[in-house]
Amino acid sequence: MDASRETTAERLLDWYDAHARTLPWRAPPGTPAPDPYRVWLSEVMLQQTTVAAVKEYFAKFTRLWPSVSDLATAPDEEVMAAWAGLGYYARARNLLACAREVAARGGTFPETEAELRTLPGLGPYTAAAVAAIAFGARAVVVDANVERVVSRLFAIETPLPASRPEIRERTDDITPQARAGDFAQAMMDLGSGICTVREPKCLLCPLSEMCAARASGDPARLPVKAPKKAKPTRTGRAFWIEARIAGEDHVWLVRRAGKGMLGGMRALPDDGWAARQDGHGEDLAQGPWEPAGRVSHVFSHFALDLRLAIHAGASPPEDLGEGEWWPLEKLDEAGLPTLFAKAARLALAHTGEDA
DNA sequence: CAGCCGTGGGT
DNA sequence: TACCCAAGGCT
Repeated sequence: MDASRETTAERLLDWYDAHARTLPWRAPPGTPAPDPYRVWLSEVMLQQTTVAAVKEYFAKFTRLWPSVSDLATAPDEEVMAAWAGLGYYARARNLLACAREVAARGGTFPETEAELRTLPGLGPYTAAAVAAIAFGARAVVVDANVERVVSRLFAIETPLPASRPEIRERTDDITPQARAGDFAQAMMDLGSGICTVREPKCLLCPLSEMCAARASGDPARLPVKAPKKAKPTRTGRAFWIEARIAGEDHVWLVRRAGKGMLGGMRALPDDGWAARQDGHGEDLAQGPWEPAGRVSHVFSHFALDLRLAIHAGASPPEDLGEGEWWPLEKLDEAGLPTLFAKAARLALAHTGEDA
């Protein structure tokens, strides 16, 4: 057959058959589809998150909760703690809500893209990906990799995000009827390893002959993106309060509100930096406080300069409100998000407990 | 529709 | 170093 007459999908799938990445949640090309639970779990974890970061969490979740019904019956705090460090914690809240909806209908995921789309945490991308990868549906899967590859293939000059409708159209055009799941994963592998943001490896690309951006000589120029906003810096305070209870050292932890920054996660008490421009500076309880240094942390839309105060009184305050005394010995099991894990390391180094 | 929502790795 | 960005979803 004349190779020049092969479709984009045929070339890409041939390349995928030879070069597909081996991933814990993926079935090799040509083998039966993996458990929908594992496909769904991995896709949610992979939202805006790198493969390298997800691997460890995927292994932990599937070990702790081998099926969607197992996950559905897990306590909220255990799941949130297991997600700690992976970021975008609304995903974990939606993950549990979704697992419980699926468990309520017998532990079976719906198989159509439209039905999947109604589940919490499944947007246009994830619903299409699960339908195609787990159930073999012909769905049009568009993620950031596909946006980049398609923008270059067709030399789409319109900047993102305005170009999304056109990208979706073009992706629909080249998505095959059969093996749409492999096609989607092939596009992601291509975008991840070949058609990269900077210095794409066009010499290794199976689609280089049909790539308009390649022909233009400067494929890395695409996709054009709208300029992004500058990140402000906020300041805030967090509080480290220890007490010796039953012969063991404990620290006072709180549970953050169910929505907003780090929603639903265990945390150190703080002065409200998340809710406004800066923290209000107030202490949650009677001092005296000893400064223990600062933690710099960058979130998605602002940077935080957090000062840590250690309670220096002989005995802990009595008006602490809602929270729990957490044993220092098990601090790594508390499920603190990264900001507060950093603050805890600072406190322990300062008090000479450990590092 | 644009802002909110984490984190770590690459350059 | 500072910046870019990743298998997005929700409001």
